Amino acid sequence: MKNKYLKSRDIMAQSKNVTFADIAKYTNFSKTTISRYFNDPNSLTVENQAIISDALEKLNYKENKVARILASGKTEFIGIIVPNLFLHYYSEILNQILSTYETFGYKFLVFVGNENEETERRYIQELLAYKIEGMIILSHTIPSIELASLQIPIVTIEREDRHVNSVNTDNYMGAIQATSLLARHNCDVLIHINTPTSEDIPAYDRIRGFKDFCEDNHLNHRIIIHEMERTHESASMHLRSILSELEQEYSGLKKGIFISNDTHANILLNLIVRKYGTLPDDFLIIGYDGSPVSKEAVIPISTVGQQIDKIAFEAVSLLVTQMDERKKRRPAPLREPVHKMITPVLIRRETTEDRD
Amino acid sequence: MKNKYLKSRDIMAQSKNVTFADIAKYTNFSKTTISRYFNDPNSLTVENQAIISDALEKLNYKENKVARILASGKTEFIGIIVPNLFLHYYSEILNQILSTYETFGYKFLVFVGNENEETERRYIQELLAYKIEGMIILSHTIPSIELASLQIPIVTIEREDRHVNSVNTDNYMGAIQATSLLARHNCDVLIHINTPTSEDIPAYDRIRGFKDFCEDNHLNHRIIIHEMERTHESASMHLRSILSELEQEYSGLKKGIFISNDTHANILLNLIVRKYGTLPDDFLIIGYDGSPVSKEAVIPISTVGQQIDKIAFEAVSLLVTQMDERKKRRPAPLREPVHKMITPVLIRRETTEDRD
DNA sequence: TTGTATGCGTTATCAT
DNA sequence: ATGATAACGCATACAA
Repeated sequence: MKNKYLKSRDIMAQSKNVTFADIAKYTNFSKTTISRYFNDPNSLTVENQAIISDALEKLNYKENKVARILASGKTEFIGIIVPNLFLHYYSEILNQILSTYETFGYKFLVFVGNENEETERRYIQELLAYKIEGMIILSHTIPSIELASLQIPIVTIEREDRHVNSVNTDNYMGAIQATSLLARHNCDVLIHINTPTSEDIPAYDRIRGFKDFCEDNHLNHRIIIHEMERTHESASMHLRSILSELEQEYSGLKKGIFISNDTHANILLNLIVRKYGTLPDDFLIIGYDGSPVSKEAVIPISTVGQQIDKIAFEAVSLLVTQMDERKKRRPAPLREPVHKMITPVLIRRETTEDRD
Repeated sequence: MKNKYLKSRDIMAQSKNVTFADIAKYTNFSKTTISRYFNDPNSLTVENQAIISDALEKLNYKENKVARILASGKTEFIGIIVPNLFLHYYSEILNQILSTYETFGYKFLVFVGNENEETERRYIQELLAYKIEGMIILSHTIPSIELASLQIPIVTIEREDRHVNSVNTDNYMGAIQATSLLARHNCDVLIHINTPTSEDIPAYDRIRGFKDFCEDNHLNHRIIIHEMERTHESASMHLRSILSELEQEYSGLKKGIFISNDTHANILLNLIVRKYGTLPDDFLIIGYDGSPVSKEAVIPISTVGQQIDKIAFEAVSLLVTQMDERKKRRPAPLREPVHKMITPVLIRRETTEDRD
């Protein structure tokens, strides 16, 4: 007996959806043939394709990918966990990742982590429950060894990545580019300002690169590692004291400052401009990231530009490779994690031009 | 005969998933009881709950929400189409929307529109294929009448919204706040700078509010509508010429400038500071949005702060209400679109303080 | 409180 | 080239 039970869903507003069964009945084909129309149209005669095509129009068929997922096991979902979106770097990465839909067709389920391990674990479980095929992790909260244990393709971006695949900017090269630019301007002292950074995250190479370059070239240099917290106010406060210390210590000397991100570079620049009405000749500043603030600053700031579009594309691309591999009958999983490097691009603006 | 067919999926890497059937066999309950454990645990005895709970552990069960969706018809998916993520306003809105997961439990499928109608229609079809329960649209591309025809709960944010529900900032009030602040400082002339804006989008009320306030209070004023394009360079160029015109036209007069967004306010400010080394007393500037650039500018910029967290929360909340309504046996769909207003907050900073 | 039967809408397998 | 039928893993109406 058909429709012995009446499900509450059937009497809901959206009425009943048109399914393959309806199309089949209407066209006198089987459901299988309708399915073939979508997945292997060439196996049908052209006439029959036309018949089905018409029926779809007539009945106003809407595809249901949920059913397809259940039957095929392929969700075409990628999960993303991003630490936040107020830093331009992350929102732009997300932007570029989402844009790869046009290339790869994967859909993205996005979560914003909140620095809390348990919360992010819940997010991951939720993502797994939706049968995502792979994950891109930008959040730093969960150690890569734990991520690796999830047994699902994973790519991380600019975070600790010992046990998982990753795509990172070549931070070392970026630091070299920045430092050598300052050196070419014959600064009397090179200064690197950064926040406390764990040695196992890629950004630590910015410190390493600066140090190596200065030492290799016997340049007078100084590394200032200082906590800044996350607010503009506290960063501003800390940079103010760093600035006054620099002015005392290196009075009259030409100071080349490589500071670890554009936001902080902008704050430092503003402190100086507020004090002198301009950027004095004995200050050269270069930031890192190539974010809009560097261009929009009162004096456009030189910076090491991350190629975010490439980073994002490589990340998705690397993930897709693994996900494809997994769909083969005899998958050959990667034995060693792959770590891709994207070279940054030096962007020269006014803060490193000689103004005398 | 069991397992008459062997599906290729079963021999894939992930081996076979543990299902309710396995749990049922292991515990000697029926699949229904296992299902109840998840959906209505109190209908089981505490002992049996424990038995099942143990079995889940032992067998390492992972829930499959795709199957649940197919059976229940509820995806808990909300689709989002955002125009871009390089404007801080949009990335912050997205951030806040995603954060409502903790409150409402809905997951988000996110697409970045690219101003192309056909593309965005494809995105919408894809979202519908995944059986999203509702949509939040920030993109301006598709007219609200077309959105309304989709027969799915929709909320838009700060865009043309005649035929759909929406949440917007009270732009009119924001303009009043900004203009009256300038007025209180006894400016000789009030100037509003904006870009060409369609009358049917909420932001047009910024112009209307400025105009009404000035006329009602018989204030000398001027509205400058000028194309700026999307790049920093072109906006900078256009604002430079606007600035020089203002300096000629209103030389010696105290100028109160209300400019339509913080990014442009910052550019204008920088042009002035580059010229004079500071912001002269006869310039007062107030922006709109309350984005980070207003705080991080060389001289912190007064602005009309959008309460993005509230906007996002109200949008999701309004959407959830509709989605819930739809799940009732006798849904009472809204007859008229609902338009919620969020009042902005005036943020006073240095650019509107008297400096003489 | 628990179980049985049926359905959700597609894809995969085998057969013709 | 097409069809019949069994999955996919879970939820729900109804019975007990």
